[in-house]
Amino acid sequence: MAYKEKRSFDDKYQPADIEARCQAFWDEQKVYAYNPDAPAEATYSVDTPPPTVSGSLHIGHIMGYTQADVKIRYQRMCGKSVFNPIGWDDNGLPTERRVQNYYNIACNPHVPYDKNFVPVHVENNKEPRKEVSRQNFIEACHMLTKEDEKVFENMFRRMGFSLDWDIQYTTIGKDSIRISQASFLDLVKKGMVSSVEAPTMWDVDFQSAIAQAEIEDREVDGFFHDLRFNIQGEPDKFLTIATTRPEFLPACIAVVAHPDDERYQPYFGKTAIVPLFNIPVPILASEHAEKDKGTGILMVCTFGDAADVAWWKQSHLPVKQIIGRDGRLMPIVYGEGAFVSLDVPKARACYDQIAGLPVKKARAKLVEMLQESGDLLSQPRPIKHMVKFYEKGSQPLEFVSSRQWFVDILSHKQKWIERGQEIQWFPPYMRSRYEAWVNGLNQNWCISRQRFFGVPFPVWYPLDAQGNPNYDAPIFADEARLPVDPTVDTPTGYTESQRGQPNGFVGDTDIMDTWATSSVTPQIAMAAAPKGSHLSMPFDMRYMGHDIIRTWAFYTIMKADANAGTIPWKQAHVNGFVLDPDRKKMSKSKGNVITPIALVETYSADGVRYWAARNKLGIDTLFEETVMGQGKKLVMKMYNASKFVMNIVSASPLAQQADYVPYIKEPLDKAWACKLAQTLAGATVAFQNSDYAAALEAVEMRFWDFCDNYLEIVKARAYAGDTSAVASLMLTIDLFAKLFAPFCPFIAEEVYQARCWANATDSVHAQRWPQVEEWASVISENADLYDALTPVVAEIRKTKTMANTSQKTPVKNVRILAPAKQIELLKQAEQDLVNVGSLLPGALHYEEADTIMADQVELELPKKE
RNA sequence: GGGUGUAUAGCUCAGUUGGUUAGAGCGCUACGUUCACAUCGUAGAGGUCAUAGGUUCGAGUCCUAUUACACCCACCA
Repeated sequence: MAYKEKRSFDDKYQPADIEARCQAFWDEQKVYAYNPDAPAEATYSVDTPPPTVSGSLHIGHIMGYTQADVKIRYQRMCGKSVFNPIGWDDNGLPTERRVQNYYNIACNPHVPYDKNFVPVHVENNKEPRKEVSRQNFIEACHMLTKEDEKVFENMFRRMGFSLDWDIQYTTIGKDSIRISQASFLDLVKKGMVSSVEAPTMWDVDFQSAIAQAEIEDREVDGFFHDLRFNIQGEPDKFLTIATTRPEFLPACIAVVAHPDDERYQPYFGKTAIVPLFNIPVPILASEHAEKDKGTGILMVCTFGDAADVAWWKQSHLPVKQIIGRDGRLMPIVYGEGAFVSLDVPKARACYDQIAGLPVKKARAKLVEMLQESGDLLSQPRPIKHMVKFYEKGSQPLEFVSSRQWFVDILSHKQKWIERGQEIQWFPPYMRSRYEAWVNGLNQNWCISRQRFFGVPFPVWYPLDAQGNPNYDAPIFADEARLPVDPTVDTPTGYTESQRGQPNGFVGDTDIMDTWATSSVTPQIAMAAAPKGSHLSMPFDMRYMGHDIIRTWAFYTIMKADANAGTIPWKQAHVNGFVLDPDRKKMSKSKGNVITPIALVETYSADGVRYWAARNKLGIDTLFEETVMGQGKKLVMKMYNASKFVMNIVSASPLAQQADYVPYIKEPLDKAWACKLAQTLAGATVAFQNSDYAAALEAVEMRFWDFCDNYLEIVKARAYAGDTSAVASLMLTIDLFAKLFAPFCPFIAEEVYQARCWANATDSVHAQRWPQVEEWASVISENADLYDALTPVVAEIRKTKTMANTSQKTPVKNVRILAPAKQIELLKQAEQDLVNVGSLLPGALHYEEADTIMADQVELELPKKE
């Protein structure tokens, strides 16, 4: 059914009705469908950011997607076949965490699968979490992500994002797994991936390794503890060592001071004794110690922080790992292995009191013990210090030695920076941020996570005769077999019965970092495209928030280069954040998140889009509802002005005339046509510079000018049936419908479809961006007429306002001062001036002058009663 | 400490390659309309363009320094 039959344009403006109508119409017409037959040069390909569906849908999404959608809609109107897929990021830790809370369950890989288990949402999960099998847990993840995706889809449709809903993918889908695994195997083949046993940043809650990009620093309260370290052979001397983490005493491997520090020079080479545990450790000189920090001398432990790790690596000292994967102190038997002590029974007695405790409790207990023994030299001094956290975690990260898969990114940093330079960044300074991040990388990319819901590594390990895995001889899957799940699938050359048996095999149980999948979204999107598409990397554009330059942007650029030897996209659009009125970033925990749906209901989708499109790319913007109100007013005005024009046009015989342009003959109408051409040119240039905000401003200004001035001026003539005025109004409405289409697609469609002079069946969004050639024949060289007339009208209005009288008050006299040429022009629109100003016969006088102005305005004021 | 931005009316923001009395919307005040307009229109008040220097005939616009704020990174004994 055609759009037009479903509606009547006599109603009041009803945004919800318009929005529903448009959505149905666009779906039916497949307005945003990608045409796979389009050649590459006529295609505009977008690497859409797949939203994390387990997260909250907030106003920031709306802004970012709208800003991109405006630009994408412009490209479509320029005749491009737009490839605008939609993906859902549903794998990884955020989903697991949400599933755990939502259903109050936890994954325990040792629990057997229960095929009758149905997860149920638990409102107040006070009960302990029910432990379920890995497979049950993954099924629950799939279930919930499907629901979450619907929430996003509804909102995105409501906002009118011109996504192709037939091209969807999920980051946990089969293709995503296959492509991620293939990318991994390709990097293996290229020698860029290795499995390494090393101290890794570890989240004790999630019990998984974490990559550098996922870390954030948080300021936390802590205490400095001044501890007494005796010196072997010098009973009357001791060292004062300040530490915030006394629980690491049993893991101390050395004490270091700066080589130039005269206070400690006499002790270098001697041995310090760790209190309580009586561990002999060397006193060493090291550049990384700072003289004026703390007491200038510090203890090195395995591993208190990243500096400890770095120092340990070049020290050849043994590891004393005391923190377990669960964040508790591991059971250590003092006196065995690296854990030497001068007083083994005492060390054991001390350690027994803290073994098994979580880090914080162990710290408190040790402080107590140190106080009793007199090794705590002063009261703990409170300080605030920065501690590394997993960005989604709540406990400080620990360094835990474990085997992980690493991608070598450090040896190619320069290459990634150069690739970044091949990409056009909007705004351009975002490239500096990218380069700063790449330059600052100091760890290779740890891509393995000890979690469940994600892409498995296509890897098995052979077991030796004792049943121990040989990690140095991993068995990689053949690419043809992908996707594989090594915990289910059997490696080539083995039988399933050999799983876990001596001389058999075992599957890698880790999953990949979610970015290992997100970094191949162009490839995944291409796999989701119809067969025979002419798509290839680089895509035309990717858009994203500036917070993920370090993750999504970097990893995608890196993978595109490593896997495919290209850049992933030609342009990177980086949008800013939405800040609350106190200039704080909106976040769920602060309770300042605004729900987009309420805003759409209040201001209409077009109104909210208007707000988003007014904000420039890359700039963090204050959440400002009054701007949405402005948008709503604009849209409502568009509706009412169009309605008014259509009433006029429908009374004219010209309504049947599709080719109305030749009827535009009056000089003022031609001058107006010229103003329209100027606006179109300005908006087009702005769009070409990706400055959609400037394009909107130009269109909006001209539209208000139309309503306030031109429409008022020609109203009377148009009412009288003058075909030039009617045709000019038809042109104006046609044009504004298209000019507003990228910004406010709903009202644009409504107006376009409702035109009484055209039986539109195609969507306005399938139309070409206007070309000035369409009405070039009526553009006069005397465009100045419009600019000359409006100040005269303004002066008359001002006089009436000052006289506190109605604008309909008749004018007895008005003198227009202008250059001779302008007077000639103005005379051509004399009747319009008489109409709009309510001039009495003979009121108009002209006088030559250098500039245009009107004065001596005399009104025929109504007699006062 | 390093990097990247930002600083223009009470609020949110425009100000293109330096060029005459610095703009818009919202808010405020006054008046007028209510037969396109759950309104709309017209006008008014309100800014030493963060500060200090400099370049120039001329600087909100270019240069230098300073200050404040935001984000990223480093430091984290």
